[in-house]
Amino acid sequence: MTDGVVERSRPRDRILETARDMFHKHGIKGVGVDAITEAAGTNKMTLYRHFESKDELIVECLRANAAKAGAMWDTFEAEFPGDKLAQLHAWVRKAAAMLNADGRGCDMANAAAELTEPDHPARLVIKELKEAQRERLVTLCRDAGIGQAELLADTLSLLFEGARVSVQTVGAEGPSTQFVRMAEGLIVSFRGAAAG
Amino acid sequence: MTDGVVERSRPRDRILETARDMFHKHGIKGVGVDAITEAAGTNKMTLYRHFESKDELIVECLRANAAKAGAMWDTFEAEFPGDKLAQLHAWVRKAAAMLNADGRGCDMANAAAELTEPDHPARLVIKELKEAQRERLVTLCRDAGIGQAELLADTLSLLFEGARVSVQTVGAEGPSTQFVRMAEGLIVSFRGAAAG
DNA sequence: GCTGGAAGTTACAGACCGGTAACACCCTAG
DNA sequence: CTAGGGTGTTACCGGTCTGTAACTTCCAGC
Repeated sequence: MTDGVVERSRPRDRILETARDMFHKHGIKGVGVDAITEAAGTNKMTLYRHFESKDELIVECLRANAAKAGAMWDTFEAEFPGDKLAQLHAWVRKAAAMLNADGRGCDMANAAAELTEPDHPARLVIKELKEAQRERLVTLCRDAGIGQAELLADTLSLLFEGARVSVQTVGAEGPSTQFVRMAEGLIVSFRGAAAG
Repeated sequence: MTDGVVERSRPRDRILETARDMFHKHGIKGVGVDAITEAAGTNKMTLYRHFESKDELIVECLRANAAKAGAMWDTFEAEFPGDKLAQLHAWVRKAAAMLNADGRGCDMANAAAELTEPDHPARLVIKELKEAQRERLVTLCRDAGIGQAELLADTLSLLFEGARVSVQTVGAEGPSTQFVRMAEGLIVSFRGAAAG
């Protein structure tokens, strides 16, 4: 019952939630729609009444993931209202926590690795959502008073992304253990530099 | 004929080379053994005479990739004999070049994203090979006279890994464009720090 | 209680998957 | 020339995949 999620809610929600969970754990091509609907306590016909294809289901799952990630940013603002630097450090801590959460990397990155057709609908939303995330991090860095906000945001972002794949390949005891130290060091270093 | 590689050589070599190319382009689960053998100008029976299963073929492809990557390091030594710092900068340039080579990330990272079974044979060799690569970069940093060699090597490694997935998700015009600047800045910064 | 729509059930289509069996072929070593 | 191993060919197995059709069952709103 590892892939449970059979709470009584509307079938569409159950399918979406179950699919998110199973795609995350087993990969997109590693899960069939039959397995999803069975784990969601429903059946294939119901899935195809709510989603016109597996591809559309994939896209909806990615959007749901992004929505959840977006909510995370709001918790930073709620926790440290107005203090953008504290929010940036909260982001670092949250990122580190995600590294130890499980051995699976970013769902969008994994999806991009699996769905190689250049015009696959999922690729569009992956790019869109990743760019939105970057924009948020850049804004946070800028509002925290950091000079080269874009460069810091991109560096942190690449470090985090790299740490996630590192966890996936060599495990949580590899280079990713140093992520917090790297990130904090970068923030200090960028704060020290003259604002450009 | 994009997946050609039908030069006349021994079938096993053709299969291995073709499989490497197709796994890289289309992902592991996105390519069937029939497609591989057809592109390699042979047939399924011959494949199964040389590889006991698709999984073993995958493992051999990963090992072949690692061997090619290993040869890359030798070119650094050949190009800048004894000058470890120059070799480190050569690594940075080579890494940057790989970012622009194509939109696909690291084959091992992609394989790890696709093959989610925790005891899949490929996962063992991925971990083994990634750890070997890390060891080489650490050694290079150390021999270049850098104090915190492990930390620099891990940081560079995470940055590079992150840049590869960034290319795969948002494209080559995203944060990965700053990779060289980030890496060079880090090297300078670590060289400036007191040796520990 | 009736009705209408959502959800469940069963069966199926058509394609593809990894892997195997049986047999014909070719080409080189002796 | 001949023997034998590597290779090619065809057909097949059992399973899984996405997606659909036809039908039944359930349940909430009236």
